[in-house]
Amino acid sequence: MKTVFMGTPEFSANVLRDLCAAGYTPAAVVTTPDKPAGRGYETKPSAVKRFAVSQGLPVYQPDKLSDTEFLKILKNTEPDIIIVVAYGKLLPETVLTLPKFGCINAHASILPKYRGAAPMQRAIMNCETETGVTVMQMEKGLDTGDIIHVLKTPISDTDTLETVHDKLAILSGQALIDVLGMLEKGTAVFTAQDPELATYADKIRKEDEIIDFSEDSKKISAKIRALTPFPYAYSTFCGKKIKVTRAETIDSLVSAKPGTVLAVAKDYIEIACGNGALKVYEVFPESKRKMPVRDFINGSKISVGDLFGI
RNA sequence: CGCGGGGUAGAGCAGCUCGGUUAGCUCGUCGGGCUCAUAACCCGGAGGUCAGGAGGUUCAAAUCCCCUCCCCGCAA
Repeated sequence: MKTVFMGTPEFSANVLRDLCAAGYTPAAVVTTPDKPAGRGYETKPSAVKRFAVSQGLPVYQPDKLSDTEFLKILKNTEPDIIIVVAYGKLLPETVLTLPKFGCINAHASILPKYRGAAPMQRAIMNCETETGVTVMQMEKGLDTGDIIHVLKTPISDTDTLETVHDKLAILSGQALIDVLGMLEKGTAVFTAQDPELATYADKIRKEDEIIDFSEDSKKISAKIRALTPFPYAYSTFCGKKIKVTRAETIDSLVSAKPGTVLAVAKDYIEIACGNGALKVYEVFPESKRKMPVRDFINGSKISVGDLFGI
């Protein structure tokens, strides 16, 4: 089976690595162009590009997939199938229909739920207890193709975006390897998605990152975990942003105004929420480094009664 | 030349605006005490060329001016 791999971030790179290890080394790798990013606008190659280059695989970075030069190259590569994992752009019809088996995509949710840009974050944020990866046959719509294979995994209340991301990257590799085997043997079964059950996972916006202490502590915890280790959920303290990078919930009856500091202990501070409280262990103050709350306490003279969120 | 914050003992910070006694605070660490005991409390100690520049200004610079290096946030 001759394959072409398309992907961009770390997630894709992990999957690509697993595919290569399983003997499905692609004939070509396609990723988005290097863009200026980060402080000082330095251009950095994508994680997929870095891996592909390290393996000596040919890499293509077309601005547009409909570019005729690129299409010619793609056609000459003669892939049997194109594997797409978090590439970052929609594929035009010409590409979708080019390979014999078309294009397949591994999506980080149990479709038809959480179609779209941020399935892992949204699933954690919504306190889902289960997630997974779906491999589907791609078609024009966004994440609407027929389902070929699904692998599931539970989400615990200590999982973060980081842990779920890593788990699903592994599952994606497995699922794709399974599917490639099925296609080779002709045993693959295609099941249409039920559009009635579809939900969308919008990308994370600025306001999604703000902690609202009037919410239930469990929701706040879920938000924090959904955005760890990037970009992190934040609140404000003394007029400055402060990200909360590690916390857990406490079930207790709290009557204090949400955001109030209820306790300052040695290694944590307790903050009142709309329902219950949040025990914060690690923070990331604006312009500073990520630090244990203990350090923050030492330097900030925070005390019981102070307010977060203002 | 995208915008902004910052580099002061092992850690987190204050001091800098309006230069001037032994550079302070919280914690850690070491020693001692109290205690049945302790991560609690009390007493005491060590530890800083204040990022770097045989720079500038000055009687005097962590504090003002100039240059370099490094770290971080935002935005992408």
